[in-house]
Amino acid sequence: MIHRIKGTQDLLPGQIEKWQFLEQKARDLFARYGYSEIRTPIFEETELFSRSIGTETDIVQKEMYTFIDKGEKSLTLRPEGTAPVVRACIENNLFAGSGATKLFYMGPMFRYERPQKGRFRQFYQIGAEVLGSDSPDVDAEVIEMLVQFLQEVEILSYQVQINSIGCHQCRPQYLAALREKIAGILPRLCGDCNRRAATNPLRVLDCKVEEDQPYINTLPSTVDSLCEVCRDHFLAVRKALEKQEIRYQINSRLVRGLDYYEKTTFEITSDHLGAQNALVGGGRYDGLSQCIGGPEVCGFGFALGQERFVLALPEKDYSGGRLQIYLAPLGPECSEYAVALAARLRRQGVPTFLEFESRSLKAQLRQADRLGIPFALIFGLDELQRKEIQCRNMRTGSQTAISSDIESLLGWIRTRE
RNA sequence: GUGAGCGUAGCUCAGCCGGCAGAGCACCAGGUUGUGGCCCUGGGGGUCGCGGGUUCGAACCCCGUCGCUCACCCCA
Repeated sequence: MIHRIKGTQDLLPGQIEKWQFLEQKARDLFARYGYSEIRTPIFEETELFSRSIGTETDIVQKEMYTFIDKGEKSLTLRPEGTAPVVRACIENNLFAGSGATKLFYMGPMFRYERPQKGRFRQFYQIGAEVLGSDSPDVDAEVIEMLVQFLQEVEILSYQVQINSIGCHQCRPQYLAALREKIAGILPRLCGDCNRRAATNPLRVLDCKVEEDQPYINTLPSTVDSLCEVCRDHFLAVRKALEKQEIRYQINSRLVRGLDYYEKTTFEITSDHLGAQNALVGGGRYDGLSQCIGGPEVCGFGFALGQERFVLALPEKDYSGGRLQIYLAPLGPECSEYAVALAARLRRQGVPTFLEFESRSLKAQLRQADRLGIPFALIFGLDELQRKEIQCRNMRTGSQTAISSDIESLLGWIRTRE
């Protein structure tokens, strides 16, 4: 037996409806905020990701699905969506028009990680990018849109966390100061912190070990170390959010795992997700375009994890497009008529179920009941001779004989919808 | 990469101290010649993850292995 690949999943009837629901709601939302869809390839040149995400990040170091194709090119299954979108914009010159370019995408991403709750090797993201504006209003509008989205899909328990990690001007200074301070308290910190101090000092701020906290609290925070431009930008974003009455927390420990972020970063988290508590993550990436060889173009974007939204969605019936009619022919002599009747009903737009195997009436009505189909049309040779159909309302159990011409049947169905 | 838990029917799981592989749900048939839901009776279904070891005898004990899940790490 050949099994599915670790960290992938088959989305089956019964659960797929939640995915479709999210995608439909997202499309509605994006349309209202002026976003157009973009679809980029599922693989790219490896260099696109190593240059944009950062060669020292976990994603590039150990999580990419990279392979050599028959042309001896190094290709990578996309681990995230922003770099490909920016690449496509540069390549197709989408910055040419006036104003900001607003794009959204949805589809699978790939990272080689150990799967756990809310984390997969193939996972689905819905994301959007706003390119060509450095206005703090962009940052605030995107966050406001996401809060609106959460309301529309009825995820009511979440926290918005924002931070500013500075820009290419002020971040190097901050990092140097941070490194120096960490070095001073290093012997007091846990093993993880000692490791992080070398690889990613920002991560030390994120330590959860109780005994470390008094020392970590003495470290300088990102928001207190911003240059004037970054500080003004951050204040403007906060002010815009407050005007929209969006509740947020400043989390100076919020550090994103991709190198291209500058200034604003944000996350929306939920506590119903297991250890992976981020529903959405995003931020500003003003240097990304240049970093992959494009013009100087500012950007702000986010990605949300569809699997995580599905976990956080309230339990209710997401199924749409229900079957309406169950055809119950009595005996194989009637099956040819049943096939023709099913075709006629379907052509009239009536969702109709017809079992392929010949079964007893009892079994057929039981099947109609299990499938939740509201009406059954029952006919044997007697009915066909009289040009009638027994029309049964499965909910009430009432049943009447109706002339078998299509108009009469449609009339009976429609008066009962 | 590290750690823990779990693999028995389509699904959820029980199976004691090693002694004939089970239940509920689902499915099929009958009870009712052509009428669902409730009820009753019956039926089909199993490589007990896989391989080895111990034993008269292993789903059960031991070793190995594969898979899944959760957590660390990191992230959406």
